[in-house]
Amino acid sequence: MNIGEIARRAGVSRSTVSYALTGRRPVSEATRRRIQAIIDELGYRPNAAARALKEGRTRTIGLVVPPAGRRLTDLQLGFVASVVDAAARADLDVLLSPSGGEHERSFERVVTGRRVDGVIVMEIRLEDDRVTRLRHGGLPFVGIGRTADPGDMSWVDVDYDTLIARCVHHLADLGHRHVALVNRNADLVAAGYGPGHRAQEGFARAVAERGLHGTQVCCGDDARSGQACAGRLLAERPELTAIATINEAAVAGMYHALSLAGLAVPGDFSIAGVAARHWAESLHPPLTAADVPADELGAQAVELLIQRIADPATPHRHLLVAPPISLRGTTAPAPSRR
Amino acid sequence: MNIGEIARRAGVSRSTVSYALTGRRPVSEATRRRIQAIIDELGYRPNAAARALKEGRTRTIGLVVPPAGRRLTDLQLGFVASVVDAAARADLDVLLSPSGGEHERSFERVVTGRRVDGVIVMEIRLEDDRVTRLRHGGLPFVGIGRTADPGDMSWVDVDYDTLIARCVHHLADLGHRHVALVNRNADLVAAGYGPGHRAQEGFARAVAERGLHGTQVCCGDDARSGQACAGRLLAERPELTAIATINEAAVAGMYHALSLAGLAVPGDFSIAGVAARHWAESLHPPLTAADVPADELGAQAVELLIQRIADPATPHRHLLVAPPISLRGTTAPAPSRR
DNA sequence: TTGTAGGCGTTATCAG
DNA sequence: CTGATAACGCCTACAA
Repeated sequence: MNIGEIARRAGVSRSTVSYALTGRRPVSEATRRRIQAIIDELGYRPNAAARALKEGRTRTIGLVVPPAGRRLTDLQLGFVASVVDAAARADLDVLLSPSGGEHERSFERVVTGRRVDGVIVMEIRLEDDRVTRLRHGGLPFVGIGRTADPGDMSWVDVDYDTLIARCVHHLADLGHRHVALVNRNADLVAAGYGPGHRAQEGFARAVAERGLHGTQVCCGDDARSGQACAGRLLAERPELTAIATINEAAVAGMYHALSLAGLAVPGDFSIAGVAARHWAESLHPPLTAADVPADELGAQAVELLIQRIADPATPHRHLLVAPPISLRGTTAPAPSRR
Repeated sequence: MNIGEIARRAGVSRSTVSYALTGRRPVSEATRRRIQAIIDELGYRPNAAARALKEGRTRTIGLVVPPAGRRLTDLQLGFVASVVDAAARADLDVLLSPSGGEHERSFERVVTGRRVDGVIVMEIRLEDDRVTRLRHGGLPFVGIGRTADPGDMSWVDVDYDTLIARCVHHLADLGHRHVALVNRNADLVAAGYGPGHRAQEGFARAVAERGLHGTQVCCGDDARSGQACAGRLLAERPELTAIATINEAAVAGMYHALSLAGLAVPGDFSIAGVAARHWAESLHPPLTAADVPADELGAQAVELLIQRIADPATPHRHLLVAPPISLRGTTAPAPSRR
């Protein structure tokens, strides 16, 4: 079923059918109707590959996600959902590409085979060779996250540095003197995962400014690891009264470890962090946290990408968000003694 | 950068370059090497659209997911991850299409514009018009889930009927007489969501066989709703001592409601269900549940789809799994009295 | 208002 | 072993 077949049945030329479809040139009402009737009857749709070949664009964007083997956090899932949603609103399709590990070929195909008009890359590292390759390949792209030298790329990101610093200040204001930062998993941080490092910096800075005693640990991205990690912290640092964290998936486990240790949240121990709102609210108790607006960030990333595709020469744009901390009751004045 | 350019620089014809690339006809080692060197130097990759147009296939499969607005459960996320993974292993790309609601156009584009060679559809309803349209359009597809009359389509599915019945029998064996089924959200079940209905059937049958008192309720797919739902159940049915559920996302909330009511799990109250293993294990306490092998199901769905694409006339195949219930300690003998 | 013709980048058929 | 050439289905000057 192609445009020629429609033209034949309608008794017109292929170009007339094409123009009737795109409206880029006037077509008499009568023939337009006749053509439309046949199209409806046969359920014809233009072949996407042929159109892409002719127009030089695919009306598809790539979304490079962390390798499927590793579980996506609730926040990452939020990004995926909002990107797909925003793309659909702009009549763009989304091609998923797991990157890293064994999936080099997938990334290579998507990026270099002109399968997409542009790419959104998630979970950007401080030094990220996917970014290097995209730059080299000349394909428009936008990061959710940014590299160490983010001047010459477009991105949207969460200001983990500022947010974790704010958490620490908040805890310090409440009288906490011994606080810990629970980071994402060690492999990720070691690989140069931006939020992990920027959270460390913000934490160190705020701890220094307020003259606190700070500890930093990495922790697997799940409840189990959270429990083990918090248990270890409590054992090694009995003077600890508060945790700041960017590891939303581990928080439920931390709660559990605390309750096993006989510590009430927030009476005996405070926790504050950065998380997806949905997740923060569904925890028991709901977590005091800076709520990352994943919807907005995803939509903005698509917006930025659409602009770069339309005009690759346009200056790079950035969006760094630092949403306020929503108090939900997991922070309270430090206990007078333990 | 196209095949002609490579040919020009290598001093050969385009067809020779093409054959050197595909290996579909012998090429002398010398010229093959020369061509390859130039390809490597220029970073050439064949244009996917041109290839798709010529070959009549896109090397891409569509994955139709529930609308992005609604949150995916951990299990659904597992399906997405395993499908993407299995597709990447087969050198297939995955085009994501949110279906339902405002995203009709996306589904239509993917299905009818020859953008993909085949489709995997998630969250199939007993009567599902996406299935109807796919059938009508003649595009190969595989369901994760099945319709009410699943004979003439290929699918992989979880046997919720059997699994929930097993949960009930397990609870009955432990002496429970009053049990409730906590289903997925009411909208979904009302829309004919297969697992919801099949769970109801299995529950009703097992309850009847064992002469138990059963109740069924729907419950939003999140911890909050789980808490509200379990709270309501306990208030209205104080004689209740056990819950069977397919709503993994609500379980944490149920735990909370039970603990608020002063009921210990499993001492005073038992829960058993169907869930992703990862999720069941990360709950506190870990949930006794039939562990759905999302990885296997996703991989099998891709496998089935690849076969259907290769030969659309091949008979339909089905995979219905009923994994054993893993005892993790949320079920115990019914309390002698309450 | 409509038709003709050329080309997007590949692959495959037919010659050599 | 290699080259020329014709499609694949669509869009869009250029003509009429």
